[in-house]
Order: sequence, then structure tokens, then C-alpha cells
Amino acid sequence: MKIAIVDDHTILRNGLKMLLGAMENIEVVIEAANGKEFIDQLQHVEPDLTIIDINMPVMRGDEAIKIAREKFPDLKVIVLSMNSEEQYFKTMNDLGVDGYIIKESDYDELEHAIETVMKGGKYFSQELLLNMLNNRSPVHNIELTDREREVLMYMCKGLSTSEIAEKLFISPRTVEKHRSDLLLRTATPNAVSLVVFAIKNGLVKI
Amino acid sequence: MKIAIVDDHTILRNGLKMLLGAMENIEVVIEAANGKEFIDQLQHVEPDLTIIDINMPVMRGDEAIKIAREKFPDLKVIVLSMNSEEQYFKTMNDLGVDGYIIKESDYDELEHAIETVMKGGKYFSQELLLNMLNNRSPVHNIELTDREREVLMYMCKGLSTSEIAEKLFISPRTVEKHRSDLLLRTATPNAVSLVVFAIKNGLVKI
DNA sequence: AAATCTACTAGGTAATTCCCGCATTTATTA
DNA sequence: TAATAAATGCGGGAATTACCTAGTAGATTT
Repeated sequence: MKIAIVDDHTILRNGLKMLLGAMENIEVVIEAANGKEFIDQLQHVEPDLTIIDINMPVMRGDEAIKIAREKFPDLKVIVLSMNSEEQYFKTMNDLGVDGYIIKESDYDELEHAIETVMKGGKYFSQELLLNMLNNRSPVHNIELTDREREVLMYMCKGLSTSEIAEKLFISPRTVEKHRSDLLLRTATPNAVSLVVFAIKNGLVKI
Repeated sequence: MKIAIVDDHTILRNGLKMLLGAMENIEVVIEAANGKEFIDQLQHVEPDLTIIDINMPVMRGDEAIKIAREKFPDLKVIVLSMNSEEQYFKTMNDLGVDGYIIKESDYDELEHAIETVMKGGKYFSQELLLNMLNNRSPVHNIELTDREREVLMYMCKGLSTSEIAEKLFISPRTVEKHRSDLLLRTATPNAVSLVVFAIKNGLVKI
């Protein structure tokens, strides 16, 4: 079985490769530090399974999965999330990945996930499923308008309402409206938690 | 040589243990998912070297290093930072760690760092030193008081001033003062950028 | 022992910013 | 064309911030 490892933590990659090497019938054919490196290497070799992180520089994991699936629809994908609270629902529903394990997972869980997925099944970490049940991440596909995303980005840069208004050539009142709508959409009580939410869920990159 | 591994990413720990196992004269005697687990295990065994992450739940790496050093002043410490932009200066100056490698480091660099540190030397990732030279993290020792850190943490959770006041059993005015001082200390213009700054620099864990 | 420093506490006042509801215009979709 | 969504704008009330003063407790220095 040919496996690709895509993660920006080099030591994690090294260790993962060694862990996988201890398993039967497994060969690591691709090692990439981000989505782009992974896509590039797909021109030379076709893996059966990809173990991939989401938050990576240059090209994120979710983007890479989309592109890779266009070329190889049968490619199995296990997301190895290094952040505790990602957009689980988005990843699982939109991308249709085969498995999702989190940073608290251990070697045995990884092995079990690989086996299950290669047999055509799905594997999701128990902690992840519990989080879903507890409604801790009921992020029903938060879609922002372009303008809202723009305002959110400037907020994260620390700009005040009036400064954002100047940047976008609109009235401060309008910026306030966008801010207000952002709070509604994300169900957050104030600007600070909005920004924390946005960072946690990868709506913006800091 | 007895080594402790302290990191909340279980798979990373597993892989690291295997990597270290491939080295000569090395035995992993402690595996811990956070600072507290590490400190607890120190009662039964004394490692020569600790490879430790900073951002961890329950007890952070820097706190654990301080406590461990009180008990074992000769303990060597290599920080393995999984976040790109930590408080380098704080860690290196205040804690006096022996080495600092980052997530982009690979197996060879890790091996070299361990060798160097065990010989009594210091090892810091090149990328880290370059960042310092480029002044990309000129965070001149941002020290927060306990109270300020507490307020900051609640801010990141989205609590308002009055809610924080209730939590801490102090006047909202006092919370306002702490907020104001936090802005001063971090040289940020408003609460949003304060929180973004805190997340970037690992002052708080989200 | 006295002086100094720091952290924590809290209040006053004014300016600013933020949050919310309502209304209008523009763009997109059905 | 009608309906829907997005972007824009305004006013009122709430919250935050700026810039002050100031007392208390504990640690450190002189």
C-alpha cells in the first residue's frame, strides 16, 4: 500500500514515516510539507492513501484534497488534525474524507484508522464524534460574504471600525453593520470572541 | 542517556520515541502529554534531558521547566516548538534552556541538537536565529502579571468586562484597568489586536 | 528600620468605539 | 418581474478606552 504524508511539522513526518514503516505492506511514497508540494509530487506517483494535516502554509490541506480528488477520485484520505478545534463538519461533509484523527490519537488508533479506511470504511476519532454530539462545534457551514471576510481580516489586523471604513472607502456605519452581521453569523457575543472563533476555525490565517 | 518527551501531540510523541530509539545510548524514560504529567513522573525517575513543547493544556512547558529545574538544576532542556511564533526571547533568556528547535526541524537537526546539548553546549535552530536577526519577533520580554494573564484568558473566551469581574470577584473598574494595562504592555491599539497578539505569541492557548 | 518598587485594587470624567434595530439601494437569482 | 440576498447608512444606548488619582499589601533595597 502506497501512502503519502503531508504535514508541515518535519519531525512529525519523520516519526510518522518510521511508525508506518513498522506496519505490514506499507510504503511511504510521498512526503510533503504542504498541499502544494503534495500536488506536485502526484505527477510522479499515485498513492493509495494520504495522511494529511489541514492547517499548513502555502496550500492548506483541504484545498489540496479537493485538487487531488479531481485527479484520483479513489484516493483515500485521512485527516490528521494538529489543531484541537477545526471545522470538522466542513471537512467531513464537503470534502468527504475517509477518516479524521486528532492530535491526541496514538499509534494504535492510527493503525486502526488506516486498516479501516483501506477496507473501504470510515474512521473518526472518538473525541471528535463526542465533540459533535456535545454540539461543541455546530458550525453549520459558516459562509461569509466577500465584504464580511474583508472586514474580518482587517479586524484581525487590529484596525478599528473607522480605519476599516477608510480602507474600504465606505461609511463607518456600514463597517459596524458588517461587524454586527459577523457576530450574528458566528453566534459570538463580541468582537474579541469573533476573532478567536475565526482563528480557531481557519476563517482567517494569522 | 535518559530522555523525557513532553508533548500533547500523541502521534508526535510516539514517532519521536521511535526516532530516539534508533539513536545510540538513548532511553526514553518519561512520556508525558503536558507539564503536569511530566512533573508528576519526575518523582520516580530523573532524566538527563527533556524534549518539551511550550503550548500544552493543563500545564504549559515553560512552567514545567521552571519547576523541574528547581528539583534538578542539571536537567538539560530542549524546547521543541510546534508553533511558528513563540516568545523566543522569554524562553531562551528567562528559562535558560539549552536548545530550541522548531517544527520545521528534521531528524538530523534533532540528533545534532541532542548531541550538542549533552556535551554541555547550546543548540538553536537556524530559522529561529534568523528570525531574531530579522527582528521578526522583537517581543522584548513581555511579562504579564498573574492577574493580567487571567483577565487575558477570559477575554479570549469572549467574556465581557463585567463577566470577568464576576468571575474574579473584583470590580469591573479593576478589570478595565487590567485590560488597559494589557494594551499598554503589548503595545496593541484595542482588545481585538491584543487577543490576536496573545494567540500569535503563545501568551494564551486557544 | 525606612524607603522604594510592584501588583492589585478602585474611582472620576470624557472621548471613543461597539452593538443593535431599522431603512434604503443595489445586485443576484428565480 | 418578483423575490431574495448583499451592501450601504443612521441613531440610540451600552461598553470600552484614555487619562487621571490613589490606597493597600508584599517584596526588595538602602
